[in-house]
Amino acid sequence: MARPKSEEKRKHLLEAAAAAVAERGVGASTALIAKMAGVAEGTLFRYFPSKEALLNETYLFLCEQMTQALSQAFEASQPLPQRARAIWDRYIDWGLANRSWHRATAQLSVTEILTEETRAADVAMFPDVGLAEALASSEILAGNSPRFGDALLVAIADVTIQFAAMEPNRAEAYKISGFKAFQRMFLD
Amino acid sequence: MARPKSEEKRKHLLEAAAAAVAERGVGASTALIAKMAGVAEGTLFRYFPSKEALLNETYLFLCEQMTQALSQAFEASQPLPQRARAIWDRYIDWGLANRSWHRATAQLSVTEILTEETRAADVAMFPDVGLAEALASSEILAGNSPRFGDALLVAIADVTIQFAAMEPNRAEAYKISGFKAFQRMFLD
Amino acid sequence: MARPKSEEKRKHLLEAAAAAVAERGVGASTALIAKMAGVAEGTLFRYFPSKEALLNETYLFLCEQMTQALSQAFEASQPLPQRARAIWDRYIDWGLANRSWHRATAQLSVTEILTEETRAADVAMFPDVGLAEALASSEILAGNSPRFGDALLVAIADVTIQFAAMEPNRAEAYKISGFKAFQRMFLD
Amino acid sequence: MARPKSEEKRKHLLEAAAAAVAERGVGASTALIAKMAGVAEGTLFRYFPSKEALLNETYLFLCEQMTQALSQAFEASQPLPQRARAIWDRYIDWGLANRSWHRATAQLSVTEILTEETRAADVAMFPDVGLAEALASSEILAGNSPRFGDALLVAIADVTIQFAAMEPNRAEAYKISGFKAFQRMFLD
DNA sequence: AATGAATGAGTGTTCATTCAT
DNA sequence: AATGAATGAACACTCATTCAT
Repeated sequence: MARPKSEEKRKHLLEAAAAAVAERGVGASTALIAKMAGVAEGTLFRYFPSKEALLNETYLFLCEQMTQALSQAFEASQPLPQRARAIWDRYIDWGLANRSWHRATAQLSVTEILTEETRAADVAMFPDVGLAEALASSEILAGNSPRFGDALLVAIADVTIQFAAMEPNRAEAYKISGFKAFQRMFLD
Repeated sequence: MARPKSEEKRKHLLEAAAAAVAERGVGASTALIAKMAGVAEGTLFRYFPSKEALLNETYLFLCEQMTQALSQAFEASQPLPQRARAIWDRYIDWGLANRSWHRATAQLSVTEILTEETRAADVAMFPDVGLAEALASSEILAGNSPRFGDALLVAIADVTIQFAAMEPNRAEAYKISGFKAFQRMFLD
Repeated sequence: MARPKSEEKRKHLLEAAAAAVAERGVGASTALIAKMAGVAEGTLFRYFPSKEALLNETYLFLCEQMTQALSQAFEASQPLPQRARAIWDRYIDWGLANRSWHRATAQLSVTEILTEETRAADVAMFPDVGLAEALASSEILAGNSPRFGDALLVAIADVTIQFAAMEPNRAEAYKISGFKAFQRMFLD
Repeated sequence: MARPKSEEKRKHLLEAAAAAVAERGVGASTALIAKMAGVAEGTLFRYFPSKEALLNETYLFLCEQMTQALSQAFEASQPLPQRARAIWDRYIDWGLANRSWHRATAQLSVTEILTEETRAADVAMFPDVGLAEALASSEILAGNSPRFGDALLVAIADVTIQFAAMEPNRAEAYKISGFKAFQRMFLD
């Protein structure tokens, strides 16, 4: 496809969509998103063929952002527990620092809007943080889909973020407790 | 009275709302819900003052259904691990047997539609299964909100249901793995 | 037509309709009117075939009420100016004492709801207060429809009521001023 | 700008609203108004935020139209009676030439749709025709709200328009009679 | 006779999308 | 390429009226 003019506008639209979804759910109007992005209503449709497409791309954009945050934590040389801890911390910190993006991701992932393609791309994007092997050998994952471990991990992390955000002055405690839960589940 | 307001119609509406939300999200139209319930559009509003009220009541209805399923598992005389296992099994089984209700519950709880009242009623409704004490004394919950434990448990269970539903012939394996995860987290 | 059971309910409905129209305009719902009358929604339609019919009858009911108030002022033996004054006073007083009925009459008379029949019945109902002759001979009415004089009189009176109601402590002054206006127009 | 919002469409909408209100009352639907204006239903709401706003602006539009007609009659140099007569004639003529606009104005002013702001703007718009002083000194207005005189004048004029419209071939006679009534009331 | 539950057309309003500018 | 005016199908909700009880 012919590249649209401004990559910057595209990003503004994705960020605006994320913010709008976080605040108003997937029912947020394209007019609102365009306004938040600082472009005209019609412009949105020059960058994305439909609202559905915009939301799918927004979801991938958010995954990408988070993935980038995680990949900075990856240091293959470190022993497993430290590596796991570093990744855990990054994930929680990212969720807390980007509350509305985290919320938008949650909103989008429960809706019917996300296509199979999008969900597949999401999975593919997740970086190999070198935990897979260790997790796979864990008792509770034996024989199950390797994605089961990821899903459990993410589920625990999301709950942790939620509670840490609700009680900001106990955020660190929740972060530690959540990690402990994760550790007991998989790493003992 | 001319004709009593039909308790049956009310239930049809709640079930229709749950089904509609499960497959179309909270954006599902009242017209669709009414049609699925087999009543006229206007009738919906004689039973519920607004869509928002309907969805709140639907959520409570779903909680109630699930709660009932759980409460049958409750046998105070049994030792903790068995009791926990029985409850876990009931919860997973209910989610698998009522996929769309389970999905509807998830959809409703991430949106801003649920009022504080509804959320409070949900919490109040949950039966005392005699686990609270055991969980509270768990290392990972020390000092945290008691709801943190519940949230973690539900998160693990929901992931388990999701994977069991995706691979039905391995459902039992996921159920067991999920419980093991739960056990390791809290009960060791 | 077979007489409906309760004349009292009929009157309650007419009064409720008048009050509802005064407060909410002709858009007031039949459900509201029924509730204000203390009867069931369906009952309204056993007394009046349609909302339109109810409002037409309400209008006539209000005219009747007012007419009755006026006719008590009629004493043929008195000289013209006193007679005119007495009628004027009654009319203004009725309007002030029955603000909402007066308002309802005004609302109904500007709408499209009133049929020709209703308007004709209204005219026919107006009592012969012995002013017609005197008015007809007035310079400004010569050759015009006799209803022109009535209409002017009512118009002035309605304005007077409106202002007297707005400034209750000057009500008497407005009443006197309005009458003076009437007098100068017709009776000098 | 992509395309300027059409001033013409705006005017069509105001005129359509006036016509619709004249024949169906304030209950006239926005769908009807849009259709009469030759625009899509949704377009109405791009020009006016709500039906209420549309009707308020329609009222002001009608006042403006009438005011413009009146202001052409204003010739400060002429003596009072001629000036008064000229204005009277203009008002009656405008009402007769624009029956439905005149009716719409009447409909709108009895409902609760008009805001205080709109009513204030209406008053402010009325041109100073140099009559105020003369009216204020009239015996019947002494001490009363200055708006009382206006209201009486308008009331008489409206009745005159009504009868002139009912008997078109006697229109001139009603116009003269009405003015005489006005004159006797205030100017003798 | 009286009730009020049920209805479905209609209401004011929103919104994803198109297209003239 | 970008704009925002224009659209009409939906939407949540109301209501006059009917009819089973």
